[in-house]
Amino acid sequence: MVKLTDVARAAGVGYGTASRALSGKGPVGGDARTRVLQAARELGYVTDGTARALREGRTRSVGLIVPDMTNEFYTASAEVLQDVLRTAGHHLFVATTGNHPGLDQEALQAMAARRVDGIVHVPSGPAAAHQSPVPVVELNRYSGRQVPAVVSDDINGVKQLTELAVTAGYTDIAAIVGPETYSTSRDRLAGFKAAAEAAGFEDSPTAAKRFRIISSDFSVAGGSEAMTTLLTKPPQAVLPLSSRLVMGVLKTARAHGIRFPDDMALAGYGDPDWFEIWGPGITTFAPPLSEMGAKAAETLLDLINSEDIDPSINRLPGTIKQRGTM
Amino acid sequence: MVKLTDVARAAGVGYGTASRALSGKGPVGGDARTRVLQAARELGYVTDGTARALREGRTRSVGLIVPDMTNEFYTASAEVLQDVLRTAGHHLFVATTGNHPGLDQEALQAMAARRVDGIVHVPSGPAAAHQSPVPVVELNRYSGRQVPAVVSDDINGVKQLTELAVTAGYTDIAAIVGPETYSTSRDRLAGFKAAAEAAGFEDSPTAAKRFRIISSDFSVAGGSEAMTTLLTKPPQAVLPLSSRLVMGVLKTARAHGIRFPDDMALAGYGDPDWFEIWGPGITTFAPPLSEMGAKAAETLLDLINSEDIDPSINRLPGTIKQRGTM
DNA sequence: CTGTTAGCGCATTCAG
DNA sequence: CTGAATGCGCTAACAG
Repeated sequence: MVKLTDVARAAGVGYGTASRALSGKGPVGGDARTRVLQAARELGYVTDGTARALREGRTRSVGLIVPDMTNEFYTASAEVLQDVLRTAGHHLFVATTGNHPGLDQEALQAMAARRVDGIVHVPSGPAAAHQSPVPVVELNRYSGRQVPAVVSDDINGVKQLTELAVTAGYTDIAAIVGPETYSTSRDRLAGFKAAAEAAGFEDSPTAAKRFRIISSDFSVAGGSEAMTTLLTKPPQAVLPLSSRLVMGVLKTARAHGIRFPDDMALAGYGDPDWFEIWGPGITTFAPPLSEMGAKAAETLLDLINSEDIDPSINRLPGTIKQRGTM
Repeated sequence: MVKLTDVARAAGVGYGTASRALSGKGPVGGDARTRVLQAARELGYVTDGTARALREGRTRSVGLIVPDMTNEFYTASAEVLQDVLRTAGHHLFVATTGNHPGLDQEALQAMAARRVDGIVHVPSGPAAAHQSPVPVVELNRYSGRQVPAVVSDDINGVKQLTELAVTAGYTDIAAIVGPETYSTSRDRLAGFKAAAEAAGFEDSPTAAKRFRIISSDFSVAGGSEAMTTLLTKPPQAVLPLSSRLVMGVLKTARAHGIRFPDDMALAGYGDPDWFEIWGPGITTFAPPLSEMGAKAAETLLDLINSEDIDPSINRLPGTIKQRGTM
């Protein structure tokens, strides 16, 4: 692979001159500069990033750790995050954990070993032993570490979603949430309870205005099971609070011949593109995934360039999309 | 950041000894080894990958270049690809091009600059100027470069899909395909025509058994427009040959109150999870995305470890999923 | 303005 | 079996 000395020799200049010409830093004679640039182009010279990184003490690359690359919930953020970072000259290492907490630390280590300048992390579990020698910004979920986090304002979002059900006059509402180990589950649950209780609903089967909460995992199968459980005494409205839970609920409903909104009202969470064309359209709370990705990227860049960390949680507002199911 | 000399000093051994102990290569006394390992753990030592890469001439990282991280069509492959590579000790650089051909070369360059050991590339356009000094495997699409490619056997897949329509007795069939610049478009079109013509269909509005082909881009909007065009003289069966085209077709159909399969039969391509629960279930050809990802990873690893390239196209068979729309 | 030089941290020779 | 020394390719500081 052609290196700097080759370019310098071809251009008939010294080693350092070639370096300065290529990087644009430091004084170089206009004549020498053009000769170097031309030689570099002709030889197909590409700076050796490993050597440069070693010398400069930074790699211009950042890590992204997500539970699952096939989940639109993460990739929608990742896409714009990647875009913002690339514009700033950084490239992206990606690792997935499959929500298996052990892999978080492993990925963090691997990224640190590659000396990324920073990491955007969707933690797959409680803070625990997550440690990183490089700056970290949490995305989507916050683990409790003293690092900045960029998340969706699920508390308000789900609150508004629940108010939709209340306003529509339903008096028997059920929510399906994920494991409490995730901040997302806790936030969504908090939003739901806040709205329900504010409207005079109680967590009791005998109350006139009542709500139920079913805990599940964030999977399609979990949603299916939860819905099956609910169907022993069908609520008037169901709120599966993740897009995969929605999918599970729809599967079970389909098997039982239940129609939305005729037999039951439904409001979901997230906004994969098919929500719009499923049946009458699925009413949902759409978190601001793109904005979250951009904000996470900007926060990380700030962190990399300034060192002063503001370990606060940045909650970005999403949007209610009212469609046919509620 | 703690380095090797620190560990060596803490362990009371020499520099080289520490290196050998950590890497496991070369002779080290059992006693010295344990002292080094313990010191490393206590100090939180993490090998500096940039220095190691410079010295060893490889980074143990590979690049993945895809058009779009939010498209399940790519991420489903990427997920398992990432898994296979990680098991082999490699990590993944990801860049997206947005199907903007200029970015392909830019991404290729950036990856080369970072000295990745190899690249998995979903080319976003014709071969053209794509050049890379490191081994490349193409995924999903092949550009014509002399590199190995791992793709879905769309020719046969779409052929079978078309035969489904023929067998069902439809005599007016329309296919919606993407731009001819993509090998995927050409393959799917070839499969469609092969099956249609073999069954005696003609590309003529007056033939008893007739087919139509509408060219579009691979977007939701493109599918919508194509469907609108078709509706001036509705076919008995429509085959939008990408999941985004399916989405577009469904949107237009919905606006026109068309029901599948009652008013028109539909068979699609790809298998995002919502295909199963949309209406009566969408009949489709599902490419083997996971297998493709795994195969691409293995092919690249072979390439990295052996140098002898076999620039052939590996077509992996997919599966027909017959559901309700046809 | 230009050429020369010293490390960045590591793996790996070569002496001991 | 161990410690010291070399150089991977580059940038930055220095001397000319």
